[in-house]
Formats: sequence, C-alpha cells, structure tokens
Amino acid sequence: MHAEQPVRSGRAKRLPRAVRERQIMDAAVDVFSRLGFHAASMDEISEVAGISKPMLYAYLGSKEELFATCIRRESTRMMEAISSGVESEEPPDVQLWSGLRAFFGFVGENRAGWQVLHRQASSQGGPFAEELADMRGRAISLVAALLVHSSDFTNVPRAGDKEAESLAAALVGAGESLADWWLDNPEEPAGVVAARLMNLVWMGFGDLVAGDVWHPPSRRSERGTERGAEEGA
Amino acid sequence: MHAEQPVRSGRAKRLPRAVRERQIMDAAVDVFSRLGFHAASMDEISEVAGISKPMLYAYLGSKEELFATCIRRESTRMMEAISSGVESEEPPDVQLWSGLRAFFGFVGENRAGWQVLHRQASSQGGPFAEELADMRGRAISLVAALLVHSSDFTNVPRAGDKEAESLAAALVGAGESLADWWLDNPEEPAGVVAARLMNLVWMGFGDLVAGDVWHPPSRRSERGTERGAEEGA
DNA sequence: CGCCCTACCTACTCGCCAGTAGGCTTACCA
DNA sequence: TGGTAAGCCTACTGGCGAGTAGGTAGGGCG
Repeated sequence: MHAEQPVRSGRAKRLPRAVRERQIMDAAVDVFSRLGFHAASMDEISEVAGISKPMLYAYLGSKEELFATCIRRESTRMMEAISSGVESEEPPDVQLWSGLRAFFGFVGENRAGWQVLHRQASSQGGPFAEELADMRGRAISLVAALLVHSSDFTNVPRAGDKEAESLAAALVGAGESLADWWLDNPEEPAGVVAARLMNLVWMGFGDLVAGDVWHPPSRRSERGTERGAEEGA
Repeated sequence: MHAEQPVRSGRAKRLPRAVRERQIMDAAVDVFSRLGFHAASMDEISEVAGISKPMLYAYLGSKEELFATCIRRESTRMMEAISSGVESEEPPDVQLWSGLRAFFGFVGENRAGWQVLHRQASSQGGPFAEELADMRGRAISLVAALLVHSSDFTNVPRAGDKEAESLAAALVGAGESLADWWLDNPEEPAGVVAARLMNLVWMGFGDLVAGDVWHPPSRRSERGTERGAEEGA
C-alpha cells in the first residue's frame, strides 16, 4: 500500500531536482494520508522519500508549504481527471454520469491522494482548509452549474442559485462518502459504485424502490425496470 | 461562538466533581472542534475550562481518553436525537423525513459537537476513528435498514444488502456535507435544508428538474408541481 | 477544635520534532 | 585539470506540549 521508495542506507544516488521533488511529493502524500498533518513528521517523510531532511527543506520549504503543495497537486489532478471526462454539449444526466465515473476512477487509481484531500486537509485549520475548500468549492460550483443548466432544459421556474449550490454540496458529499465506503469495500468496480450514486441522485429512492432505474446513454431509448448502468470501470 | 468559561485568574471555586467534569468536557469539545486533536493542547483545554491541567488529568485521564470520551458523548447525543424523532411504524419516506429533520436540528443546536464528530475524529488514526466509525456505522445501518425495509413495500426483487449499505453511506455523506454547507450558510432554517436533502434523495434530480417534488405528510394526497415541504425548523 | 479527604494549584521533567549550520561529494564545463 | 555549483549529508538547537511531583486550601464530621 505504501512502499514508495525502499528505505535508504547511506548516501542517496544523485538525481536531478525535478525527479527528487516528485519522489518527495509522492512520499509526502503517502505519509500525510496515513497519519494526517500533525502526526506526520518531516523525518518520516524524508525517510520514505529516501533522502535526508535538509533536502526536503531545500526543495519544498516548510512542512506547511509541503502540505499545501500536496493538496494543490492532488486537487488539480482530480479536477483535471473529472473535467476531462465531461463533454459540455451532452445532456445533463450524461454529463453527471461522466463526471461520477471520472471521479470514482480517480479515487480508485489514487487512494492516498484522495485521503489527503478528503480527510486530512479539511480537518486542519490553517491555510490548508482554505486550499482544500477552494477545490471543493470548484467541484460544487461545477455541479451547481450543471443543475442550474438542467432546469433550463425544462419549463420549471429556475431554482435559486443557493438551492442549486446546496444540492450540489449534498451531491459532492455523497460522492465523498461513497468513495470512503468504497475504500472499505473495494471488491466492486468503479463503474458499479458510480452507477449506484447516479441512480440515487438522479432517480431518487422514491423511484428506486419502485423499480425505476437510470440508464446509461448506450441503451437510452429502451424502457424497462431491469438493473441498468452497471458496466465496469 | 466559543466562550465556554471566562478565563480564570487565581484559584477556581470549589465545585463537585460531576459539575467540573461537564465543564471540562464542554471545553474539550470546543477546543477539539476548533483545532483538531493534535493541534489542541491540554493547556488550552484546561484554560478554557477554567481549571489547571492536573485537574484535567485527574478527572478525564490522558488526552486520548478525553478525546474518545468527547466523541462518545457527542455521538450518543446525536444518535438519541435522531432515533427519538423517528417512529418505526411510519412509511419509509416519512421516517426518512423525520430522521433528516432531527439530524439537521441537532447540528444546528450543537455545532461544535458536530465538528468534533465529523471532521476531527475521522482524520485521526488511533482508537478514535474506530469510535467514530462505529457511530457513523450505526447511522448508516439505520438508513440501510430503512432502505431494505422500503423495498419490502414494493414488488421489487430485494436489493442486496451491500447495495443498500452503499446507498446509505452516500446518503449519510450527503447529510454531513450539506450540514457543513449549512454552517457556512446559516441563514436558512433547519427544516428547509432538511427538505432539500429529502427531495434530492427521494425524488432525485431527474424528478426535480422536471418539477416533481416530495410532499410532507400533511398534504400527502395532493398532487402538483408547486414548491412543497418547506415549513421551518 | 483538629482530622482528613477532596478540590485545586505551581512548577517542573522529558521526549519529540520542526527547522538549521556547516561541510562533504560528484558531475559538468572551461 | 581545476573551479564551481548542485546534490547530498551528519549533527545539532530550540521550543512546545504531554504528563507528574509535590504541594496548598477549604469543607464536613468526630
């Protein structure tokens, strides 16, 4: 799970700065995700990275800077993974579906990064929460925009932005929570988990218990009550 | 927001142990919720509680014990608040509605306690995560049972327990996240926020963008597309 | 009044960890 | 081949915070 770099003994091999920085970041994400910001020590990070502490300070600055850099890197990666999977010309439900698949795909590929983002960062008070809340805010805005856009497709009086934002917050939270649940129940493929959430938020329990499910685009025109939307990752 | 006890100067007034313990617990929840486990210091907790550090140790034991006790107290309070609001003879949607109202009511009354529960506890690795995951697990089980029970009301082939559990996890996460959002947007009453989540998870976006909303029990038989379910806390 | 138990305190120890001073080695290039 | 800069190190300091030793006050009860 966290075997980043073998523990070093003696002097480390000379490597160009960019490479070392990547190693250090990987190690930092690993350690922060396991221990949280305060419990993680720079000594342990440097050890996992296979270098000595002064290198760490020379390249990445203080502990806080390092942590903030980790959050930025991981959140950027994640937002890119999600937005690159979504085509804005598609209908809203398909966009949502693509986003969810991209999200769960990212989490599955990148568990340590996800933990840093979701758990550790939000609990620290400093500049991190800010950094993290920022990304979370971007995700929520993305979803909120999608929702507002959705109602333009219909003749409904447009819901207030506040309302859309709160619903988006709920959806993002559902995704986070389900992702956590998934980490403890990893046997299922990403696609199935994503499909569950899609069904929940698009159809609602009311429809689900009545047997109505949402269908992925490929079988869009068929009607029925069979399972649906369960292809793999 | 966190003015528990005025800062003391000199010797504190003699009080019976039970009272002091309550004060200390209140102070601890306050400090832990603001700073998180590691960043919180026993010195600060004792100061906020209006006593000296050795008292703290004499009454509540080590820092870890104190934290665990906080989590236990707050989680018990919350679960009691929720389950006391739900009547198990009601139909599933009404039960869910009652549970959501109770939950948001609790969060509104008890913000510090909520933060300790939701943010701080989950990020620490020790015996706390266990304690907290336990309560979260109870909440998820509660919802999962409700879902499984819901499908008994219909003729749908009963969903797997795993599926119900994952949906419950998503719902609980949505509630947590929406509660956090609410802390940043406190102008709305608890009932409105609860109604939003109810609509989301029961009706789904698909119905919502089409103008269908869920109605609270009092107007159960009416049909229509007006707002609905928005009375106060 | 004197005993003692409980509530409460000041003032430490001690380990851990962020951050640094100062110096050694290897690659590259003039 | 010697200069120099980039990559790397060992070995410290300084402070913070958990936990404790060893007390002082004040109320109840004989």
